[in-house]
Amino acid sequence: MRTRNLSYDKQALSVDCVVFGFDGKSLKVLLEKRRRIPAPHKVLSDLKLPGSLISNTESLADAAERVIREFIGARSINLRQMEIFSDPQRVQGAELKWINDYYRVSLERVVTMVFFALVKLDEKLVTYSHRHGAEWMELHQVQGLALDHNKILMSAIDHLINLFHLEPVAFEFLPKKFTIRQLQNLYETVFDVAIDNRNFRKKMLSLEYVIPVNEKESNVPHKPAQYFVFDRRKYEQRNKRLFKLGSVYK
Amino acid sequence: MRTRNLSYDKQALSVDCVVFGFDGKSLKVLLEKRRRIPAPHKVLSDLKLPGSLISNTESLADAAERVIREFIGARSINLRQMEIFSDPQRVQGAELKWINDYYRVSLERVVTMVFFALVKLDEKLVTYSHRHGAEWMELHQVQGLALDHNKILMSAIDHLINLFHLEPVAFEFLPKKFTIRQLQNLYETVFDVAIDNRNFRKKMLSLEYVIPVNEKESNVPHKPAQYFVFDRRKYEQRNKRLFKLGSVYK
DNA sequence: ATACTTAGCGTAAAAAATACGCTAAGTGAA
DNA sequence: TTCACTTAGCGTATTTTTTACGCTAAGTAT
Repeated sequence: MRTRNLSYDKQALSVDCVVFGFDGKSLKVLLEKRRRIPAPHKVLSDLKLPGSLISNTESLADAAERVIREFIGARSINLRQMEIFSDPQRVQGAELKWINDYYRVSLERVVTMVFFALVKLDEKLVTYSHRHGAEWMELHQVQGLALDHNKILMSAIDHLINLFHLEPVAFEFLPKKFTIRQLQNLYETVFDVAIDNRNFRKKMLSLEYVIPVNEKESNVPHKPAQYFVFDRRKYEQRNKRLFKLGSVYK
Repeated sequence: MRTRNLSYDKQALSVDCVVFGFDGKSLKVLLEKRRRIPAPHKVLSDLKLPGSLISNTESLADAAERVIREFIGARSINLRQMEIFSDPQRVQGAELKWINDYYRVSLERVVTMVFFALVKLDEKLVTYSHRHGAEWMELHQVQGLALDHNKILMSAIDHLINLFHLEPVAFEFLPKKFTIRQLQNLYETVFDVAIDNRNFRKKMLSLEYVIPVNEKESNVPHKPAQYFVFDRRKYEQRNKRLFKLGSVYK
């Protein structure tokens, strides 16, 4: 069966990016302040996930990276594909007009692939993002995003939690050297539970890929904690040796 | 930053589908025999994953379902998004020409979103697929697929295994009523391990969402086994109550 | 009757997860 | 300088889960 309605000049592909950041206390997401080009539009929300139509010569991952770099600069990121949103009616009316004005095109449909990335949030990054027209907002405070970006963000949060079950993704949120406490705060935030500190510590110390380094916190108003690093090579080696049936039947 | 090279008439979006089937013994995948329209092409492989360019009015999930239905008819399926393949050079030369001839278009680039689905394989389905130009091939025997479909299939296998870790997806491969042995065979096939029958049984019986029904096998050359059903509602209820930290730190 | 196959129950040991008591080492305030 | 406060970090006991494996049950085929 061949497909009808193949007028491809009316539809385009875009990427949107959900970049989660963790600052040691809470989870935040990177939001772009939408520019109203050429003229102010009506009732559109000003905040959106960073995104862009893709050009002919770039892969979607390249496009996503281009978009993210604009707001976070050169630091290393690990991009992941998430989900594609392809409802033919997902952008319409004023939102569609904004896209057509902004990109100087005349589309009727935009399909968007969502990527996500995790970064360590620090002061330097936050100010960089501010200077480039974006901000970091705590997850619980986000509301009223443009387009269907609320829906996309909700879905991204689910994906993030799933990912924690599949991979040691926590370390992407933390500085190279981190303390057990930082790790625990992250787990508590993501899963929204309280964890017994002594058991958590015990478990982490038993993981052969979490390695203590010869360095401690300083200038903290309590006993300074040991720093650790994550050794991805050791993690992957272990995975080859181990097949845990117990973790399989869900 | 606005994107250059926005000539959208040269690029299109397609779906490709990886449909896994389990027949009680082995895992198979649905492959479509490619039709050479209008004229025979040269060195192209004859087998490919089912797929299609999408029309203006359908969502990608609708397109994927349309494609799959052609080969499996009306039975229920649970479609999942997998991964998007967007390398600008992923289809070129003779393969690109085939697409352009087959759909009567003149594209330079095709981005494809891959979906996958799991089905219970039985005689009836296999003959249906045959009559409609497709076949079911054992995973280990697959080679030399068209386009980049080998790569896509490899990736799909990884996704399948991951999915088993996240959700009770096994039941989508089995008939409504199944035996513990069938379930075990499936796990052994997917993870390529041997499982102790007694422990596996014990574990399954302990899951409150695997429910015995008042019915047994018949005409088997050994002690007939009890049938069970999967209760998705109970599974989801349980998940709300339970948060298992132990399963979290990977 | 006997061999063969898979179903299905039980018990014991090992491993992992949880609960929780206690001390250590830093800060800043009285 | 002592005391309150905070988080680090060690240990032990209990419970839960996983694994190993012996044994019987109930069918078919010869």
